[in-house]
Order: sequence, then structure tokens, then C-alpha cells
Amino acid sequence: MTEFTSRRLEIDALRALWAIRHHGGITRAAEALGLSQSAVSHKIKRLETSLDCDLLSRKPGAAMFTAAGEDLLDYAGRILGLHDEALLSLSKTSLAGRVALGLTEDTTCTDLARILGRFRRLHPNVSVRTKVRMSLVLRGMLERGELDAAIVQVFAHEVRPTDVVLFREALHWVKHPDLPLSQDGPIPFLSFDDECFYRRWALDIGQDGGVVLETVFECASAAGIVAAVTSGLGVALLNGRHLQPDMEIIAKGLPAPPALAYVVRRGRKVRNPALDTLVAEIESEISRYGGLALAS
Amino acid sequence: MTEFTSRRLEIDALRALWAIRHHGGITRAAEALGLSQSAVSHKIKRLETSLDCDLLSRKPGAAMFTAAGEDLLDYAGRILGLHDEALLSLSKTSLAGRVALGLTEDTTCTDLARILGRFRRLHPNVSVRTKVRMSLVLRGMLERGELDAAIVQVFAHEVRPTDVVLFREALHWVKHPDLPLSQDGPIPFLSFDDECFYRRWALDIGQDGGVVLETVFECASAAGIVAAVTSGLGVALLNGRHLQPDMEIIAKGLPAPPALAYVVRRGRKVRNPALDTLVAEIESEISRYGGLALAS
DNA sequence: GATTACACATGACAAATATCGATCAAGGCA
DNA sequence: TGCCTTGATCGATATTTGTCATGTGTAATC
Repeated sequence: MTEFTSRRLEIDALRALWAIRHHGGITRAAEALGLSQSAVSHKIKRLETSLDCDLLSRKPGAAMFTAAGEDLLDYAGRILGLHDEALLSLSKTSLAGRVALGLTEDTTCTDLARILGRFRRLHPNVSVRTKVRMSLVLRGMLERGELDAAIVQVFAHEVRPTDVVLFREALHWVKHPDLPLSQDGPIPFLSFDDECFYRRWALDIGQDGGVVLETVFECASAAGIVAAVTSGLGVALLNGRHLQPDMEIIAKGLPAPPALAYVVRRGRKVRNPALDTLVAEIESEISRYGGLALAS
Repeated sequence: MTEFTSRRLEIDALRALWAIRHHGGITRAAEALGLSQSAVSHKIKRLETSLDCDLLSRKPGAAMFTAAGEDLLDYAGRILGLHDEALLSLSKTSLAGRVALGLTEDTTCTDLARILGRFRRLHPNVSVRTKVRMSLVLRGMLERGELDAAIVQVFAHEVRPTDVVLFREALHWVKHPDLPLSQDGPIPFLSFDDECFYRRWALDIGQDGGVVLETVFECASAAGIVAAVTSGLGVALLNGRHLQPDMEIIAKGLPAPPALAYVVRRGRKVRNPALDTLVAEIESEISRYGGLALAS
């Protein structure tokens, strides 16, 4: 009979497992969950003992999860989804209204999609309209009242008290190791398109520091920039996610790039209960996992 | 921040909620779960505190669950389904083979349907073929090796050590209050059809006790018998589930009806790992909830 | 209207279990 | 090699969870 009490999956343990996958490691997961590393380690251990099988491989080089771990991870995702939806549904208040939401392309394939889907399900009377644009464009639309809120990239020092920070990110100057940087001549710059707001920073600051950047390549997608960097076309500003092994971070000679943050920024509209709820759900998800996970 | 740790649904608590619905009350649920009544009461209380809303109405006469309770119950069912499936999937052993299973009509709409569905999903390489027949027929098929196992109704004293008891049931002689029972003449008997094994008991025992039963009505479905009893056509043998307010249980004048049990009875086949697993899953479900629930 | 039976709530306490901080072991990397 | 990061482990607390004993409210019975 004790067999059955021991064979029970704790919600918290499943969430820990999930966080380990999301954050790539026990220590980081613990941090995100607001627990100590040993607590998370123990949680997984208990889970493994109660299931009598290994979930993490603990072998360096190999994948982090065993087959059983991956298997359980799949169930964990579904169980947690239902669990969180159950929690929300108990506090729902038959919401109705409209929400016009702006997103950057980067964030569409993160947890946000999941949250938005759930929000639709829980509040069928709220019409959510989303627009995907670049951060600068979204900010303009916010200003003009065309959006109720948007998820935009901003400089870390520009984060407003009313913004909800999803995650922070560092920018790096990168180049291919083989590309020499001459001190005098203009530096070849690989740039996102015109509306990319840190491209503007690069061109402005560049002038202050006496460094001259010459845009030799312009591409709207990160993939294009990455390809251009690895083929040695020039230097670029990339965030940590896009760093590749064959890229070299330029430590000196260029002004230190600013830190970035992805935030939920609200428009000027006075009252919008549906938006309040949506933002609250995003916030809750963030504090539960210590930030949103990016698509891997 | 502590708000989020407190807002967490324990699997055990959800199972308790589910058991309360299944067994119709905290005390019975506690018994089924192998816990004390106060433990279950506490569990629900904690759940309510953490959710900050009432789940059980505690008002006599009213429904047992509040709206929020019903809401959560729905999620609980789905979460527990996933949870249990996750547990099973981790111990699955890529089963293959064939199982020929017999069922009585009564049991098709119980938890068994759910268990069979899950079994199919978890073991797609096992072909499960089910046949719905009356208990006596199923027993014959078991004898002849046409079935690997069957869920049949048997007299409680005929339960074999190898049988897995799903639940037990009492039979009652019932009649309409207005129907007089003459001591001398034959008693009008409302019977299931010929293959109903306790109809045979009724006719046999009837003769021993000097009581003469005359079958005045024959119908394969319980609903038909119920209708016949309430219209005063005669007496019948019915199980507790089919008792109605306007029926009178006949305490004397007729031999005490035997107790019944629904059991999983296996056929003679030597080895069948797929069947072993299926029976094990049914057993596990039983001990988890203290018996299978009937359709309400 | 007292009484009994029943189902549930509640409080105190004991046992189990989770968490933390500190420490330890192992691998990756300069 | 020595440093640094990551995760395992240990002992000490803190929290959770169950049980027992008891209290409360409701209905049925005399």
C-alpha cells in the first residue's frame, strides 16, 4: 500500500525538472525557482527514487536527460500546463474586452505563445489582436495609442518602473577570428535593418568614440547577421543567444555595448481589465520560473 | 513571492477531491484512500486556503461541491489522468501481444473504459479485443479458452483466490409497496433473461424453501426490471444500485439473497504479459481508490 | 424535546519530509 | 597543475502532513 503513496509525482518536482530543461542545469534552475541548488538536486533525486529510474544522465558530454527523463518531461509539460490553467481558471472573472498586443519576432516563439493561447482559452470573450513588428515600430504604435501593450526590446537603462521585465540580455561586439580590425579605417558593420534600435546606437556612439562604422551589410533577420559574421564580412552587435563557437567577442577598441531588456510596456489607455489580467499572468509566469524561456 | 509557492495544487489533494466525488463524501473517500477522515478533511481545507475559495459547500441539501469545486474537479480529473499515465509510461516495457477481454454490460460504463483507453494508448502494439456478454456466457467463454480474462459477476462465496475483486454488491428482493405477497400461491417473479446466473439461483433456491416463483416477466436490461417492479408487476432480485425510493425491500418470506462480487477472472492461458500488465493496472487503480467507481 | 447517529470540522501533537548552508568530489579549462 | 563551475551529500532546522481526540451541526427516532 505504501507503494502508491511513494509513486506520486509532486507538482513542484515536475516544475523543477521543467526548469532544469529550460535553464539548462540544476544550479540555474534553482536560481530561477528561488530555491537553493541542493533543494533542486534533492527534488530530482526524490523523483528518481520514487520512480526507481534515472532522469538526469549526469554524464558530461551526453545529453542532460535520460530517455526516461525526456519522457517524463513531456508529461510534466502537459501536467503543469493543466495545473497552471486550473489555478488561473479559479481566479478568472469572466473577462471581456479587447487587447491589442505588439510583439517582436524574437518573442513569438517563446513561452509567450503558450501564455497567449491559454489566455484565449480562459477568456474567450476577450479578443486578443497581436501585431509582430520591430521594437522601434512597436514603441511608435504604443505612443500613438494603436496598441494597448507591447513586448519590446529596450536598453536596460531605459526600463521604466511600469515596465515588466521578461529577461535581460547582453549585447556583444563580435567578429570572425580571421577578420583583422584596422585601427584607422572604417570598421565594416553588419547591421539589422533601419528600424533596429541598437543599430542606431551603434552608429551614434560610434561617432562619439571616434570610431567610424561603415554599414556593409543589412539584414532583418538574426540568422543573416550570424552568417555574415561567420563568413568574416565584418563586425556585428549580437546578443548572447546568437553567439557561436567560431565567433570572437571584441573586448576592446569599440565602446562597450549597452545591456538590453525585453519588457512588457503598456500604452497610455486608462483602464483595461483584460490587459491587466494578461500582464498579471505573464508576470506570474515570470516569477514562477524566474524569467521567460526563449525557444531553444 | 510566497504567493506562488502557496498557489500549488497537490496531486494528493486533487485525488482526495476526486475521491470525494466518486464516493460521495469525505468519510467514504478517506476510507477508500486509506486515510483517516480528518486527514482528508484537512487536505481539502488546505486546498481551499491555498486557493482562497470554497470547494465544498457544506450546506445540507445543496450540492456537495461549489461551482469552483466542480470547476477544479474537472481539471483534477484531467491532471490525475495525465499524472497516472505518466507513472505508467515510465514503467512500460514496450508490450506487444493480444488480449481478449470479456465485459458485462454493467461494467462498460465504469472506470474500466478509461483504463482500457489508457492501456491502448500506452501499449499500441497490444491488440485488445473486448466482448460484452452476460456473466454466465463469459464464464463459458473463459472455460473454452475463447477469452484471456473477463470481468464477471459471481456469488461472493464463489470468488477464487486468483480473482481480482472490483467491488462487492448486495442483492435484494424488492417489490412495489402495494403488491401483496400471498403465502400460498406462486410469487410473480420479474427476471433477467435466461442467462442471468442469479435468476437460476432464484429458481433453484426458491424450490428448496418451499416458495414457488413464477416468472411473469423477462427482460435483459435492468431498466426494464426496475420499471416492472415499480409498476407492481411482481418481485425481483436487484442490486443496491438499482434501488428506488418507491421500492420495498422484502425482508422475510423469501430466502436471503446471496452477495455478489464483480471480479476480473483470468482464463487458463499459461503466459500473457500484456494481460498481466492490464490486470496489474486495474488492480493498481482499485487500490488507489479503494474500488472501482460505477457510472453514476 | 431529548437522544442517538452520522458526517464533518478543529486543535494538539508526532512523524515524515523539505529546505538550507556548508562541504565535498569531479570535470573542464587556462 | 590550480582554478572554477556544477552537482552530490550531510547535518540542522522548518515545514508539512497525518492521527487521535474532541467539538459542532443536522437529521432521524423515541
